[in-house]
Amino acid sequence: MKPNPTSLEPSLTLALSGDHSCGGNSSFSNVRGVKREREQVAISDESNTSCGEEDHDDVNGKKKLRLTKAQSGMLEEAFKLHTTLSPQIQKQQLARELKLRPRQVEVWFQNRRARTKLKQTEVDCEYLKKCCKILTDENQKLRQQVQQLKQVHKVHMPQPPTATVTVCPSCEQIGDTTKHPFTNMGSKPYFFNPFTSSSAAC
DNA sequence: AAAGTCAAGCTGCCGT
DNA sequence: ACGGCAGCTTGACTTT
Repeated sequence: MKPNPTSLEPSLTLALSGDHSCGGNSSFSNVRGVKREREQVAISDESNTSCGEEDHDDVNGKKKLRLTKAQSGMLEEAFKLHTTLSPQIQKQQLARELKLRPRQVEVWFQNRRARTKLKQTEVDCEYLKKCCKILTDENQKLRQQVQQLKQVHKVHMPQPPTATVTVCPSCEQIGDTTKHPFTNMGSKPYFFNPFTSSSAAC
């Protein structure tokens, strides 16, 4: 785990969400901080709903924020309709309805998208595992079939008097002992490998 | 106590 | 320059 350089500053990491909207913590040093700080001011100007809200159980300077079931439910409903908060109005409106800060709504959507993506990745992974197993089984069956066919071929087809006549399995041409590369395969058994099917071609 | 969950912070990238 | 987002991380809180 890579250490976060900014985590060395307690004023940043221990900054409470409630503190921001109440104008308590203004120690942001980067552009983003300025941006957010502006947002907080705007909200506290707009309404003082954030301060002293029951969601922000600000005990002993430790943050504790858990969205209520109602809030989560409404956010889920909004997420079902749209996974992104395209218009600024939507964010503001949701925030007003849920008595949250717009930043909280924004963060909730970001985290929600991350969760969805993670879940989808897990689903995809499982699907690929199943595909892999099916293909492995099928490959095994095909190999067995090839072996069986070879056996049958050995029994019913007597060996030619001259062992120099060979047929390329790809182009079905009779091998030219001087030019055709297939003749270089010698007496090695021929296997069809779907992943390297070109290997035995002319 | 360890593992899991979740809100929120920071950084970097991209589009406008 | 600014806003939005993804990715990663942190820390409080909950569940096992």
